Amino acid sequence: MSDRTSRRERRHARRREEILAAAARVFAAKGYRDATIAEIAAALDIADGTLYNYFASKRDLLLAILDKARTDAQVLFPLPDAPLTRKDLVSTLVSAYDVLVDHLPFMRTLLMEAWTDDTIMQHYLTGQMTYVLQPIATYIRARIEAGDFCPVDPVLATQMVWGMVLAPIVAVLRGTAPPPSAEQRRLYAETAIDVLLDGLRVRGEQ
Amino acid sequence: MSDRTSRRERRHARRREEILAAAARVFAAKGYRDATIAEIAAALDIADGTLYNYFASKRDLLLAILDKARTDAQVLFPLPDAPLTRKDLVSTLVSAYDVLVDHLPFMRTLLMEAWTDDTIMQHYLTGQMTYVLQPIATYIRARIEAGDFCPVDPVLATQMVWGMVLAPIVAVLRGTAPPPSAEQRRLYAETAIDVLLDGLRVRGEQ
Amino acid sequence: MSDRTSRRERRHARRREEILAAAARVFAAKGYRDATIAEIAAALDIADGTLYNYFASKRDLLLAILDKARTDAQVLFPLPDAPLTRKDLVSTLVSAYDVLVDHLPFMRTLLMEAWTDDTIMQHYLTGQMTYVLQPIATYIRARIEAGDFCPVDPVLATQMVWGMVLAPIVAVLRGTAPPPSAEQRRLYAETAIDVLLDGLRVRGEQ
Amino acid sequence: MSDRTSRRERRHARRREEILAAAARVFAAKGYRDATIAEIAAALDIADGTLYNYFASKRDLLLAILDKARTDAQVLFPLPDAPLTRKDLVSTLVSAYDVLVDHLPFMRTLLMEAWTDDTIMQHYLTGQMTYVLQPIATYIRARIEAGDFCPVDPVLATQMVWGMVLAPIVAVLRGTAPPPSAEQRRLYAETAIDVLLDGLRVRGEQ
DNA sequence: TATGAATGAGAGTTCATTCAT
DNA sequence: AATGAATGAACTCTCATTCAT
Repeated sequence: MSDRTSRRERRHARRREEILAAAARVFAAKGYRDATIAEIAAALDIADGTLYNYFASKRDLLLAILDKARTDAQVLFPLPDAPLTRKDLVSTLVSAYDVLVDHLPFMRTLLMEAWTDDTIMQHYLTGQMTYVLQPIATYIRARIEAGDFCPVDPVLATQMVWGMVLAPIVAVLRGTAPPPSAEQRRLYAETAIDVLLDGLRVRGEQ
Repeated sequence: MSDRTSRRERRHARRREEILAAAARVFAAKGYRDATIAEIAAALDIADGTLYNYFASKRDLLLAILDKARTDAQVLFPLPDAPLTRKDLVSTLVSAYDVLVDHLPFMRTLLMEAWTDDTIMQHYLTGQMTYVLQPIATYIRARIEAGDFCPVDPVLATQMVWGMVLAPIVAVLRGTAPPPSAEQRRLYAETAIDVLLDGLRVRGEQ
Repeated sequence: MSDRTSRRERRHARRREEILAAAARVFAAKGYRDATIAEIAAALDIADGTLYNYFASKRDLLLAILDKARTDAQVLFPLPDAPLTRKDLVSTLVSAYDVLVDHLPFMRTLLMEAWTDDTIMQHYLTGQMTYVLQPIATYIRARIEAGDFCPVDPVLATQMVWGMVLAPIVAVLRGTAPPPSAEQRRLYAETAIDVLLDGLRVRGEQ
Repeated sequence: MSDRTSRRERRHARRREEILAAAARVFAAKGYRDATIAEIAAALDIADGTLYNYFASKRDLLLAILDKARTDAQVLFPLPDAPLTRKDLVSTLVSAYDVLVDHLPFMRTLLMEAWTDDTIMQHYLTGQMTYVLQPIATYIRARIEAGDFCPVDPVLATQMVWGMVLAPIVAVLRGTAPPPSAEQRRLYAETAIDVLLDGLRVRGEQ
């Protein structure tokens, strides 16, 4: 009996995931407000009402998506301890790319809703970004104190790293460009770190 | 008579601008879809129907806002000819900041809608960004050819500049942080350019 | 002063007529409900509000049109005394055609509104039709009693005359055909009467 | 399962018909423009929104009614081949009466909208009328050529038949008189044909 | 008197949500 | 559990009417 029950539970959980994935795709494509329950149900080839056996409301569906976005990100991120080498920095960024790209509809939905809803921003996004950015900020601060780096505002510098990292995949996040290959992701990460460290100008006795 | 007419016209134009500004604020705060005509009208303390004496539809209101965002941007941007000095680059970015900050609700609305609607992106935003980014891209390409810059992909580098520039004012564009002062804007611009050129690492006997 | 006053009154009355005529045209073309005050005002090149200096409401405008339709009809109809000759019958019908065609927009508006609104039908139309049809009915009844006519229901026969008369100008009343010439009107009237009297079948020793 | 589906389908179709019938009644009584969705829904004792599960728009509802009017007419009309006897002519007209009376709200709606909208006239009505009138026109033309009939314009004569046929039931079509009994319909048809053939005047020395 | 901007009731329509089957 | 018809609140938009200028 517990067998039967747990099979049912697994089935239920699996269905929930399918619905979540489909909803994330629709939300990502049209935005939460413009997406309709009917559309999501149609994408799954189920009835509108069936959705409500898995989620209490449209808003609930959104929150589940945001939650999944956050959780998946947490699971995948390595948490490097400072101090970081260039290699560490690059691999942190590559991981961030991987997470973003592997859960694209979820991440797109999250970004979109966080843009206008500050509660969502605080609750679902800020923490995650801190995850990635904190080590970098710590690293920058340490190097400045050590005299290796110019005395810029470390918060500002960190924001700019974040900007450099996201810029090349904005089109991807918007859904108008295909996800970058593993090589491209590495290239983006390395370029961002290299620019951060040494800029574009050729070093030397010039 | 023409006096009366032109006074009326001026009054009409003024009213239109007021409505546009209020609508931009509401759209910026909630997003086009979540904003209601009733809300915009309430913000102006006029009847819902009055809006329709100035704009044919809610969509029309949006398009007028996007158009104003584009037009204002065009008017304000200097068009520097390459080659650029560091000073030119910085002042280009400062101008971009000025435009963004001075027309915040319009720019927020534009960014938001462009995110999900590619037609809007192409029509209203891509051109403007090109305006700012083209000179930078040209500059980078020229310096690479001259051997002054490392041989990075100039498109990628330009995207990253854009990312560095926008990153510090994302909270401002979202409406959760106050606009930066003139000094801050200059600091952001200089930091972005300095990082771009030389990175954070201290030169010399490193 | 009375001169000035009466000139103003004449001016006012003239304006009223112009508005009535324009409104009748618009009502005839689109129907009362689909026609808008703005449209009528535009046709006259005056402001919407100006209309309300002449008519209290849109409904009032309609009633004035209906009234004019009725009054004009009354003025123009000859009121023949029975018994009628064939010639009398024909000229009665020709007169009816003349009235309908000469006040086409007014008559179209009347017919249209009377179709759905029985109050209007009773008040503005039934009386007029009786005007034309009564003599014919009386005539038919008299001839039946005299043994000249077959013993049909005189009311039914009268209705059929009315049908025969209107049928050829339905397209005109709908506004999709040009008004018939004087010759055509006479032809219609004569044909109707001839059919009524003798039918189409050739007389003789058949 | 197909059982369940087809039951649902039948239920859906039945509901559609109910809505159509109710809408036709309301449209017939007030006219398309003056009728409201709320009114139709109230007549059915359903919510406004429910209507939209069956018809995409108010206009759609109208078009479905017009279509049904046309289709029903087509199904019921006999298609007599010329040459026609008096009996054929009469039974054609009786059929026409039957169709009109049996689908009164639909026919009323059709007539009303066709009056102002020529597209509807052409698309939904002209064809049907041709159905009834064509044989009569053909018949008249043939008899004229054979010398049996006076040389009138056959088109005009046909229009007049149509007028004679409709005249007695105009009040019915308007909804202000009850539908005629079968005997009355036959009487109307016979009277119309008799008048057409021989007129009212008693024949010579018969 | 003429104007046309302002008004707001009322229309058609959408869609998240419920619930009988 | 799955269904999808029913619901009705909420939204956009229209337009007859008013009124300050």
